[in-house]
This record gives sequence, structure tokens and C-alpha cells, in this order.
Amino acid sequence: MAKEVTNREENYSQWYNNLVVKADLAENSAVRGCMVIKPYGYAIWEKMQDKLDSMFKETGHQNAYFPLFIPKSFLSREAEHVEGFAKECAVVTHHRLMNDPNGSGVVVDPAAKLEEELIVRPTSETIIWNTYKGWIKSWRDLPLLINQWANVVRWEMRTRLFLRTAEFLWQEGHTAHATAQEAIEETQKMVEVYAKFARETLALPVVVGHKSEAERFAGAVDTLCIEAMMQDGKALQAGTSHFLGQNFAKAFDVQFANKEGKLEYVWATSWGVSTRLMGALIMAHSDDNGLILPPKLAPIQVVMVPIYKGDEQRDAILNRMDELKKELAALGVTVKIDDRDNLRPGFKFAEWELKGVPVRIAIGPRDLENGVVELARRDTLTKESVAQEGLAEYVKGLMDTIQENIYAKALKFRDENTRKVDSWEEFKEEIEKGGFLLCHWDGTKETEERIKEETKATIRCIPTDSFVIEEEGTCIYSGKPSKQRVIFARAY
RNA sequence: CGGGAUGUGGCGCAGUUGGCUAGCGCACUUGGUUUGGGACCAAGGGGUCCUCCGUUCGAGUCGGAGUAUCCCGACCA
Repeated sequence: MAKEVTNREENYSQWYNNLVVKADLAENSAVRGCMVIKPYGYAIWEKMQDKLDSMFKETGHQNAYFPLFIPKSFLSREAEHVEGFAKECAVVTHHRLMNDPNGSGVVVDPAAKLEEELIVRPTSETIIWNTYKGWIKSWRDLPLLINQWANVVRWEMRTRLFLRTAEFLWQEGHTAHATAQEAIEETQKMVEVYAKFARETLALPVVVGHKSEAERFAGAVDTLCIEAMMQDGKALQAGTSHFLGQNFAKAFDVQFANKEGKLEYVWATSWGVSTRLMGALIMAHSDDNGLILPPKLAPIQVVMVPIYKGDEQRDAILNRMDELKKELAALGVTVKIDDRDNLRPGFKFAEWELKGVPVRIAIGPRDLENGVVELARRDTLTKESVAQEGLAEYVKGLMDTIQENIYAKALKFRDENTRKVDSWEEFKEEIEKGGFLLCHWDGTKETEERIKEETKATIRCIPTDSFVIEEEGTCIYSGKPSKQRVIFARAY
């Protein structure tokens, strides 16, 4: 345990990997590109799930579950969709093993070849729309608002814990509507749900916007997204919401009888966020001492560390801690008392800081005598002496303060690293410094592609809030006219 | 899939021009002393040195092939 997290400035990705492992969130598995999420990491993910799930329910959605396997023919029904995912699909070709006739273990039984190969879902649009065909007959069946919590597989070349793994956990919403307008509204509604969740729960100041054509989801008419900025100045796409038009309805022949009795194709949306949010959370807030968790996501919100000499002091302090824990629990604050006897306080302090626990309370014999505790905040690394009387209420309030402070700090960082750039020379210089660059763009794929080739920067989004800057200007690359600034950045 | 690097107890590493019983730090176990910012002492347990083939009296060390992981590209939520 003794080794600290490495320095952020020196090597950001090493710092990140180190932190994920040391804070006990996840580790690489024996399977290439796949990750084991450890209990502490999973507890944070569960908190995200709970919050999101209740937000989905509030907006009228229901959960369901669809198969892991997708027949190959389904995937190829929508041309752009299959093209987008073809290069990263895991394929099941056989359904049985047998003993190797040469006596060396087991081999695939050639006789068990599947008639049609199965794709391990990289996303579920196809299997879901194939199913919806049977569910939707009339305008009375609409809207159909369904979400699924699932795992998906995308065989990526290079993987990173949480940010890009071959298998990941996510939720994917798939809705069907009678009109384009209603589907577009759903797309917007859900990206707003994500933005609210990111801001209020993850303490992540995200920008909402549209993807450019080049960055759009394979098979979508329009993709909305939330984009966040990490502490190294790179952008991270934290969630997407797609207006799919009638593309999938046509590919899977999903029609409904409208009020006039005429058949129409339905309008679709899909939207998702993944365990990548864990990566966003870690990279946006943590420091060289370890993780910094917003109180709303911390599996342990308060850790209590006793400081004592001998059993008598130990018992007295632990008893007092139990009482304080009950008071805090009554106000909904999650408390852990670290009563391990084989470790010294200093070690415990460092360890809980590494794990990002928002508040630490230490009680020693002196504090017990004076009726106070030593309270340390993870976000500011400050310590203060607080009376035991009324401690629970104080800590309860502090949870909100810390939540807001973490958000404010991230927002300040983002704003300090966001700037307008008006010339190509300046752009090439500024992009090296990281951050968001607000620039005029002529709206063409070609220009975006050239800029990407020359600088590795992509259009993160065409913002619809936070930075809506509608003004006439000229494209930084082509010099052609532009009506609005877009966000350029290097991204994960 | 291109370019580079690395595989030695759980983790991090050392191991010289081939040489005898493969070592160190951390972690782990037991006992004791400790405990207000990462404790100390003592005694222990744990290794087919990535795999296969080759060279050699002798290979962790040299050669070849394979394989895995990491980093940089291309691809991506």
C-alpha cells in the first residue's frame, strides 16, 4: 500500500492508471482488454445507476432486457450502422467444444459450427428494433419508452481502465415515437437528463451540444452529447443521445397504423452512458493524494479514525464514535469507523484520502475530553476542530458544501481552459496547450477532417448551452463564412 | 494492424563477461512493543525466472520461434 499515486503533471495516463488500481476501483483482468471492477469501484457505479435509473423512471421510461447475441444479418440491415461497428465486433461461430483428438486439451468442435454467426452486441439497436416490430402495431402503442442496463463488447485496439475497455457496462435507452417532433424532443430531453446528472451528481460541468456529421453515431440523423474537460485539458464524451429518424424503423420494417388508419414508419431515439463516467469522475476531480469523490457518489461519506493508547482509551473512543455514527446515519450520512488495530492513524489517513472519502473525523483522548473532533475535508485538504454537539447536522450540511465546491473547482478549471481562437496559426499553437477552443468552422466534413489530420483536434460539439455563441465569422481553416463557434479539442 | 519496450514470489525491482543454494524492498503470517500524518523488532511462509526449441559440462543470463503486457500511432463511448 505504501506507494502513493504518481504526479499528475509528469505523466497523466500513468497517474490515472495508478490511481484506479491503488484506490481499489478496478484492475486489468486476465482477458485482453477487459476489466475487473472491484467492490469499491462497483459501489460508486451502483450509485450512478440508482440515480440515473430514478431519473429515467421520472421521465416515463421502463426497464427491459434484450439478448447479448445478435444474428449477423440483423447488424447488416442498417448500412451505416454496420459500417460503424464492423471493425470491433466479437463473433460467435461455434457452440461446442470437444476433446482434442491429439490429446492436448479441448478444441472447438468443427461439427458445432453455427448456421449463422452471432455477434456479441456492440450496442443493441438492431436486436431491439427487430423486437419492436412485433410490439408496435398502432398509434396507441406509442410512444414506447424503454431502457436497458447491460454489458456490451467492442473489440478496441487499445484499452484503458474505465475509459475504453473491450467489455463495458452501460444503459441504453431505445424509444419509438409517432412523430419526428416527438422523437427530437425525447432526444433533447434525455441529453438534458444526462447533463443534469453530470452536473448535480458527478459534479462535472458538461457542455451540451450537437455532434458534427463526422462524429455522429453510426445510423443516427443527429447526435446530441455532453462533453467534459479532464484535468489534462483533453475532452471526454460523457454521454450521447441520438435522433435516429426512421432509419431503424425502415431497416426493420416497424410501422404503425395512425389515427387515420394509414401505415407510417415510427421515429426512433437511442441514448446511453457507460462506465466511462467512472473515468470522467476520476480524471476530472482527483489530485496527487488520490481520488476525490463528490459526496453524492461516495460509498463512504465519512470515515472515523480513532487515536488511542491502550484498550481503555480505544473502547471509550469507539463507543463515542458509535453514538456519533448513529446520529449521522439518522440524517442519511454513510459512516465507516476504521477500528483496525494493526494500522496507525497516519496510514489510515493516507489510505482514505487515496479512496476519496469526502470527510474524515479523527477522535483522540484530548478530543474526547474537550467534546470535539478533528474534521478533515478531502476536497480542500483542510482540518478543523468541531464540537461533537451538533456534529451530525454540521456534517450533513458540509456534504452539500463539498459537492458544490468540487463542481465549482471543475467549472473554474474548464472556464480557465476555454478560449476563443480566430486564426489558424493561433489554433495550432493553442491546441498544444489543451482545453476547449471556441472557433468558427465552415460546417464541412472536409475542413474538420483536415484539422484533425493536422492537429489531432476534433469538433467536440456544436454547443447548445454553456457556450452558445451565435455570431458571424469566418472559418479558422478555410476562411469561409460561419454562423457559430464550435468547440475544438483533443479528446479521449 | 505498424513502431518501440518489457516479461524473475501478490506488487515494484536487482541479478556483471553464462557458474554453484536466485536475491532485495513492499505486502502476507505469528509474537511483542507501538498508535495526534504512511511504526519498529524478531521469527516465518511463498518462485516450473512467460512458453517451447536450440547452444553448452552448466542457461534467469546466449540464439531462434511463439506468446502476453505496456507505451507511441491508426480506430473508438
